[in-house]
Amino acid sequence: MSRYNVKENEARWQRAWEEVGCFEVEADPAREKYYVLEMFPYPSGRIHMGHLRNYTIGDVVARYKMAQGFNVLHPMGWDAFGLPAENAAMDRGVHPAEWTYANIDAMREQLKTMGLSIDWSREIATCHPGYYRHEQAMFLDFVEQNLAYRKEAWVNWDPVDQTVLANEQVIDGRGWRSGALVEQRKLPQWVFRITAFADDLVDAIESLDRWPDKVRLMQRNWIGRSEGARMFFEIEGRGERLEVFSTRPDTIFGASFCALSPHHPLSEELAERSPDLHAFLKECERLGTSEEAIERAEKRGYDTGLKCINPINGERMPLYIANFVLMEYGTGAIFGVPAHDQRDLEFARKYELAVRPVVLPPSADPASFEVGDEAYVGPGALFNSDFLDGLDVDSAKRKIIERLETLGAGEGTVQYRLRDWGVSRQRYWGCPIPMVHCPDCGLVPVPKEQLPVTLPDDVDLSTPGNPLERHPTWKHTTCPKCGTAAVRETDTFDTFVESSWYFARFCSPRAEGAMDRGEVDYWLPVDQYIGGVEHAVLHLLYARFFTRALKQCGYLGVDEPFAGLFTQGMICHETYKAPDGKWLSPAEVERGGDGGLVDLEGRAVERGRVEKMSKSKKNTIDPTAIIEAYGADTARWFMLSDSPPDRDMEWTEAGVEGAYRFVQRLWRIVDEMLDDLPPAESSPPQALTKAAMDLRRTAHKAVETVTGDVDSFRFNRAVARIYELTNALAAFKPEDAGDRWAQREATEFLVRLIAPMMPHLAETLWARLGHGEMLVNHAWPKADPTLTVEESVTVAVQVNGKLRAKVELPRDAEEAQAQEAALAQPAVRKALGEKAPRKVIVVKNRIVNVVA
RNA sequence: GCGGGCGUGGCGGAACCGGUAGACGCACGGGACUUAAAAUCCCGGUCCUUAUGGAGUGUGGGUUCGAGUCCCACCGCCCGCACCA
Repeated sequence: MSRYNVKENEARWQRAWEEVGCFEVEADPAREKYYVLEMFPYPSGRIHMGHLRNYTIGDVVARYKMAQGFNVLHPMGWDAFGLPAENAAMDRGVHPAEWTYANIDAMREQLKTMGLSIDWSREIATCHPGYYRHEQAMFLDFVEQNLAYRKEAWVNWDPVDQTVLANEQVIDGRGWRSGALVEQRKLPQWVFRITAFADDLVDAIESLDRWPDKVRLMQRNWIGRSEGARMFFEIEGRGERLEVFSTRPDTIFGASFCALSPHHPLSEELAERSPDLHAFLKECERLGTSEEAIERAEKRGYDTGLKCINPINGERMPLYIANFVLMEYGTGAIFGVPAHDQRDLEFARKYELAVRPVVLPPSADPASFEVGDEAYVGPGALFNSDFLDGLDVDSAKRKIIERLETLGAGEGTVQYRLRDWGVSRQRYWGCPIPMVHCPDCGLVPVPKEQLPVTLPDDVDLSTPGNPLERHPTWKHTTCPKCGTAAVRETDTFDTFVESSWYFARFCSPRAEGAMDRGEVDYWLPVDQYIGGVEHAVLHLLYARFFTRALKQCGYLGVDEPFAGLFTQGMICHETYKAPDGKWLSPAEVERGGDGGLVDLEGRAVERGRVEKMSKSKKNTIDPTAIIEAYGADTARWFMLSDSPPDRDMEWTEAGVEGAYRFVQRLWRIVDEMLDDLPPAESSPPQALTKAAMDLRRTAHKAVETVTGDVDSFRFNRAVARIYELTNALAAFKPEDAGDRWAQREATEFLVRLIAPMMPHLAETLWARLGHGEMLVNHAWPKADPTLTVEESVTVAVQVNGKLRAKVELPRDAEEAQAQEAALAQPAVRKALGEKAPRKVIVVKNRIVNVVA
């Protein structure tokens, strides 16, 4: 029996596609475009399973849309600046540029073995001056538009990476990359004014209807827009007013205390004269932001002894310093309304402060309503609130803000959790910030015609800190304005800056300017963006900001970069532990004689949980080894089988082998029928046998369902449908010419349906079926709607909701006919016994339920 | 603590809008072919029960002629945020 030669065929088609250049595209206003983009990889040197899944999904979409006639842009590039290159330089003495470009070459080769429909003529690397020069120009435009500025700021300092991190990059008080505890330092920083678009960024989430709800919610929470009021409380005996922010100004009559953040300037001032308070502040700090501490977080406060005056009713109330008030949000001071805020309530109970309800739940009695252990945060009518009495919460908010404004005691305002994006990094391998510090003129932008400011090649990376800062000559220059000696900015950009606009550069990757307006107008936005959910906040938010900023500067015309977003799940694998407790890689484990697992020396191995692939647990699989052993089609097919693409999937050897068997099986099925098939493009015979009609129906139905499944990213279901068609085809035994014609039709459908998923096998089979032109240029199959409906249907018959029989009925049979057939069933009569049916429910083509 | 999601055979998962639960695959068992093995092909399989029949989608209630699907409460797991005033 002959077998499909995977290696030979995969290489052959990859060459053939490249020769005709079928994935190289041009803008064509006469055709509808479709832009498919997977998140571009960091060139670490090797692709991993996450890449394999990401690019398989993207390739299915790209090839499918191509078959549907779209002009498909599907580019690839490299997110090439970043720390690992500098680490490699330190560890191995290789230059970051050399290391990076070598990695790019290696990974390009690996990706090419996957058989992706990439337009490689558009390849870009962000570390190339031809790329980052435009980023520098954008920055200068941003500065001009007041979208980038410099400020002295407390920053998160990563002592291991020796760099600044954005708030978004600090996770649990640790650097997102190094994991080191982050310190607070004050540094001059370049900052992007992302908050200028805060409103629009949050409002436009509504329009991103092809994004996962989960990601939209995460973005909304991250921006954290809240409407409320700022108001001023006099502090008795001091000539100053305390500024407080609240989202519930309507509850002001229920206020029974005010509280400051431990980091509030007033707290710090008071602490100077009070050792007790000083100790309390220290204690709050020690509580820190660690998860464990917050879990035990008990509301605690320190009574300053000072009194504040409620600006609305003149009431005196105590001023506390409380551990649950954040300096970073609002004004760092609150007024507490225990009846309507859970934290305030817990605080009030502890310090025996008044709990006075001012919002009455809909059907509650004002005379008896009390708040117990739970604050009331729902809707209702105001009471105990003077001029607000009787109003609903929203009206009360409006009215109290009005009053505050006429009294000059406050105003309505909007607060965001989002803060501006600090982009300065004290790094070598990043894009230089094109600014000059002149002793006479101050900060002077590098004129655009002098761009790019390139990195020096000769750097010393042997010690931590910024190599550009200590380079002997690089930073010394002359002021572009006055010509006197000056120094360059030695900070480089956060690498999230490069990935904030690369999707736009792909539209015209070799353009003189950053982007050709005609090209970006044609191609943008990205129709389908695909990547890991780990970028749900940072990267996607930055790219959305950048797109708005670039629009404001006239680069492009869209607001949103990604019209559709799909986030894939992670790849998991079993873990293995040796007797000594060390993790073992799958390659170090084999099946022992008694069915258990043993290591290479024959010692028993403990089978661990299925976990996300990670180097630390040693449960990674190298995708290139899989492609080498089974071929790209097998790897792709298994990636798409079984698990829905947005969920985590488990990678198993048995699963890969199953996929490989399917590849061989398909080839064999086609191979065995080849000799007897009618020629390609034969016209259909006059009459077909029932068996042939059934096969046709199965095939057309498969086209219909697979199309729907691919459209909605349900690849696992599409795979199941394809298996069904394959099984039907394998079971089909043709007896006449008509049968063989139907067999060819079904086979060709099958081959075309698998084409986006297993493109090499599909091309091979297509050619063997006698077609001269490559399948890659072929349209997606179309189902004949008259063939996708069955002539007869199986209808379930229930008695009192229990299944008793099944009857075969013509499609769309009349109710009376269905009822009659159902009642005639022996099993139904038996179940009814003596009783006469009280009622019969008939749902066409589905069910008959007899109620006794 | 808040917000979101999920819970279906040995496993991954199907099940459109409330209408035959378990498609399809993996693993497993049996058989055919083979000197033998691999490969391949055929058959089987939620559980209890003797066929009949009964139970069954995390648990307990409810709505309905009918619930994996809707509602309420609870249990468990996962993700996000970190007291956001």
